[in-house]
Amino acid sequence: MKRNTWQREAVREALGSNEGFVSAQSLHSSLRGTGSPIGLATVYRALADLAVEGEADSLQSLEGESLYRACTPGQHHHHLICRNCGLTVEIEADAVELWAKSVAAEHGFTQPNHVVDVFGLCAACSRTAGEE
Amino acid sequence: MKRNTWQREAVREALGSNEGFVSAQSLHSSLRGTGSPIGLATVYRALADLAVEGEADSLQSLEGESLYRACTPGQHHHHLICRNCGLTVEIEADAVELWAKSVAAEHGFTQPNHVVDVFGLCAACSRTAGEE
DNA sequence: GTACTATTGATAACGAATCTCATTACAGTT
DNA sequence: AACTGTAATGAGATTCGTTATCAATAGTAC
Repeated sequence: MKRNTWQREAVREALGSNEGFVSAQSLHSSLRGTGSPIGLATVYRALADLAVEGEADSLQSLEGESLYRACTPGQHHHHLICRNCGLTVEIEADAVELWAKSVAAEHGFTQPNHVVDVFGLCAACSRTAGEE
Repeated sequence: MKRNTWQREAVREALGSNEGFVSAQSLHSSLRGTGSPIGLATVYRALADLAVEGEADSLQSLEGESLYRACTPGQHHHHLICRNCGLTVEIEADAVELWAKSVAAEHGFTQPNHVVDVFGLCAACSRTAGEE
């Protein structure tokens, strides 16, 4: 049976209070920073669980680590992510969904999945970058 | 100045003789298997170089490792990849390019990049999977 | 051939993620 | 409220992909 622990709740809250994607490591250290004695392994486990349950999205950063973010559950969506500050916007893309399906079918592929993410500089970071 | 070594050439060839994406590690061991004394670090370096020069595509496997594949250079494209056997088809997707750009612009994002890959089971693997 | 230096490669170092296992504490039962 | 079974925790060890180190090697220009 699944149990409710303050640790899981702490991870859920920490995730929710964050605008962008965060790594398990940084989430752990920020929790530690607030005085919580939560363990690193527990953070990893909680994040993996949340991802499975659909309460969190995950993606691979360009450096290879997994990043997580609270998401609106039950709905397939993609992300527009600021390379600089991590700000993330959820985007829907029915057109892309259909495209992925048809491309797969065209080549005889079945059970299509897809990874679609857009990276860029958000308005604020674009402004900052332009000034230097 | 950049030099031509047999090591780089060996990596380029090994990449080209492969249909799907391969990891640096497996490329290294297959080269070693053919009697080449090439070092692991060199394989990593050569692959990184090829990726920068546009002669190779790279993506992150779900297990976190980087995979590489020879590609038709100078042209932006995406991939349709078999989850099971690694067979890869290069696909063009002008519609998706435009979509990514417009979505980014809509939210004030500049310098948009995107990651678009479709995973599935290729025709052959679909058949096999259906039989068991 | 000589000199310069980019490249190599064995190995150490690094870092993210997972595993181990004794301990803890949640959640039903009595 | 005490009891009990077991899911969950966490410190530390471990794994594994990748990168850094640095002395030795070997392209390339002259």
